Amino acid sequence: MTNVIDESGLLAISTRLQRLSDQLRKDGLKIYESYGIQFEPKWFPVIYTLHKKPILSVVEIANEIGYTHPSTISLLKELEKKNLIKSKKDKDDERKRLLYLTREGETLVEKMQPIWDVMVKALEQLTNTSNNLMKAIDEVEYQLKLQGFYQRAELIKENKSK
Amino acid sequence: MTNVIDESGLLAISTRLQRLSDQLRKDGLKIYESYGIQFEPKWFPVIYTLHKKPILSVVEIANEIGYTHPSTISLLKELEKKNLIKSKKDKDDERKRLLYLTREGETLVEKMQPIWDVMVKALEQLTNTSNNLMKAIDEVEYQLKLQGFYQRAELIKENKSK
DNA sequence: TGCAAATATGTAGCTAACTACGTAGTTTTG
DNA sequence: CAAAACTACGTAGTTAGCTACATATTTGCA
Repeated sequence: MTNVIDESGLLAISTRLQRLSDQLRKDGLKIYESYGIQFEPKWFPVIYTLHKKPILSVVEIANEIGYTHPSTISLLKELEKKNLIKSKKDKDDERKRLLYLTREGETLVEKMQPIWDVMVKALEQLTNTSNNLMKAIDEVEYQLKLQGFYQRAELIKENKSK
Repeated sequence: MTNVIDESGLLAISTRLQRLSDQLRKDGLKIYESYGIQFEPKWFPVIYTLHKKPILSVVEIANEIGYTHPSTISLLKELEKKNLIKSKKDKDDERKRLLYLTREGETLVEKMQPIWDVMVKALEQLTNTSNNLMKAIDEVEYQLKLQGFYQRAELIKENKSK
């Protein structure tokens, strides 16, 4: 806590969250590199999802990973270019494009499993402090689902004006 | 926890952090709007810093808010365009540009104080769960300072190979 | 059953941060 | 005291998400 911003606390929380996210992503990339694997952390959600649920449409993937479908499409394009995934038309619904891991994609997942183990261990070290970051995120997301930040602010504003 | 990604836990933590950050920023903007104030959450760090430390150079601001200087410069440009801040050359060091709040900027800060109070209260509601998010961030950043994510992964890797 | 509404995908362009690089002053040092 | 190294600032271009809009199927209901 050497600077004004950290002292301003909650008001800069969005900034702090983003900074932490960037830092972890950058090191994530370096870790893959150190294993000689060319894999970007942002691809993880798609690859992992298709590993767990082998055939999904674009929108299904988007929902699983919690991104919008345009963001998902751009990830899918990169992964198709890398030959890690492929797609085929859904015969029952001509609108849908069904995605699945290629043989190459499956092989890569197998190679990454031990790396993921290491990452999880390192992240456990980092986050298993007296306030667990992952649990805190879960809890805040749950609170947000109950009532959003904006709605809460509106209610507090109204109460004050009485 | 309805989808594959949330279940993958720590590996998608960077994604989760960013999403939460975006969500809070978007609602932040709406809250300012609901008070009829045209202020973007991303400007907060600069404005707040200049309010607390009235005259700072570009790089000093960047350090205070924890951004790179190019990012800071683009924020400064927006704020100068809004007439919330101004700059003058440092007479002792011709390289430096010293920034400060304009009268208009100071007035806006005064107007925003009650909004910030409301925001802090709403954020306290949201984050004061059994694992406090802000404290968790502090703790993880402290852990990262002791030893980064990459270094930790390297050590775990080496131990395994023995 | 045919048309309106909904759903699935795609494209274009925005945003808020970043890195890499260049230039101009300042400081240090041989 | 001049050259080298450093510091401050700025610009250009990248990235990883987003929203808004467009098009093509499919579904549902009057």
